[in-house]
Amino acid sequence: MTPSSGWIDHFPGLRRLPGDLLTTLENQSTIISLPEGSRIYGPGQSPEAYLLLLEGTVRVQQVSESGREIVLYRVTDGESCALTTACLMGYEDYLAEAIAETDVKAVAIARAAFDDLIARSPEFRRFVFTAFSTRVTNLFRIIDEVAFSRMDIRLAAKLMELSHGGDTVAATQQQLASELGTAREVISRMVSEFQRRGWVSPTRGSIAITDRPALERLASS
Amino acid sequence: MTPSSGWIDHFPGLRRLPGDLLTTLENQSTIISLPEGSRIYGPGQSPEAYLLLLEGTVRVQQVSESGREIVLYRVTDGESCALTTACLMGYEDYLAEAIAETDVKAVAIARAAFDDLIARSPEFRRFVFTAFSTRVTNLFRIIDEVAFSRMDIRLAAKLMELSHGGDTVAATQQQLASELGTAREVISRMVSEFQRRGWVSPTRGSIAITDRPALERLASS
DNA sequence: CGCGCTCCGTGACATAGTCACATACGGCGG
DNA sequence: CCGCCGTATGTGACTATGTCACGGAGCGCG
Repeated sequence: MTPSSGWIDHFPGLRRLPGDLLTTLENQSTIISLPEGSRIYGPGQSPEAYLLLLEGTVRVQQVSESGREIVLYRVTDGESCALTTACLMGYEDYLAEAIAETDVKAVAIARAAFDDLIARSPEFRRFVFTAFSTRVTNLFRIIDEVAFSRMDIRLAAKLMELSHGGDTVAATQQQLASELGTAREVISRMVSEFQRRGWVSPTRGSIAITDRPALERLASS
Repeated sequence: MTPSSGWIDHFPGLRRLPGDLLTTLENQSTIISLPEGSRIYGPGQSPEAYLLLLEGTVRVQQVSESGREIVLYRVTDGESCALTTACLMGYEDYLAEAIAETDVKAVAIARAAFDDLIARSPEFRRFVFTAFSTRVTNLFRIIDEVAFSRMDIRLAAKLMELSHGGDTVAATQQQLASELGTAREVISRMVSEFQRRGWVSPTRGSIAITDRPALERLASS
């Protein structure tokens, strides 16, 4: 049964699993596809499987009562929904929601199989805990930024992050506001200011970066 | 070897461990005492054991570059340093620091023993993951509050929390500011306003609560 | 071309954070 | 009891951010 076995290679942390566990993993998991925009988990929508992303990205965000949003983290190919899994194992309700940002292909490991793997493999434990650790560290960083950092600095950093090294960011100002947990108007004013300084050149629905070094400098100050 | 075995009773989640694992747990763990004010973990001070609190409380907080602080959560007796452990297992550096708020007595389980217990006991896994889950859910709530909630509401809620049902909160305004990740001046003005409304009666270093229902109402609005 | 839907810009105001400094309280040595 | 000193608190002025209520601009489509 090796036709489906290719996916393990997407996860360096899993390559060192002993052979019998690899077999178990492949037998006990299924590959699923989700269309862009689908809601994978959400409040009252308890996760039933541990997901490992093969393709696409998943955005995990929180929506406040007033309707404002903030992005907590993204899961991309080669990563796992570790925090979701914690809540899965802990049987606690999830306050955040996970949305497929693109079409997504993922490996789903059912709860029982996940538990079994945790029990049997130190490597798998290491894999899961490392993922967990990374996310939590990141959450700490977000709390720090939201509480103490200036919004212009956060916006500059977010533009750098979302540009992936390219020269445009395809996002509306409302989307940028949701990324940072602020209001659209705030983004509007800051983008204007960045434009006045010649750092960006905004168009409807996207922002072209015209002075990356300046933005980098602001982002890291 | 039952003289030290009493501590298990502090942790309902561990009572259902099979007998042989209880023995392992007791043999592989040590009970430690820490004086008030000690720093248990911190940046660059990687945790080396999984801690279960028997007595006292530990405050986990983050300090920003500018020196401002925010409290992330507290660990009290009967709870575990679950997130710390995630970072312990994941070998990631910790950005936050953990401070003993009172004298603390705790059970320390070394990394290897922790891993062994995770492997051998579904009950222990459940215990650990539930603790994770609770903390992470709480972190999500903090992000939501810091990003979207009004400071007066957060202060009222914090006063309720810190009063533990009593009628005074023994904390300086600077300490309250650190709890909420804001500046002392902001607390000063809000306390004045609460006083003007007859809700509290502040004195140097502590705040007496004179209208709990009013504060509760504000906190939950 | 005109309609309708998003997206964006902006003024006026409210809330929160920063900075600089004044004042008040409480312990302690004289 | 007095004066000193360190800590805690109060306050004004200003900046930064969030809220509300608009208006207008871009774009697809009949």
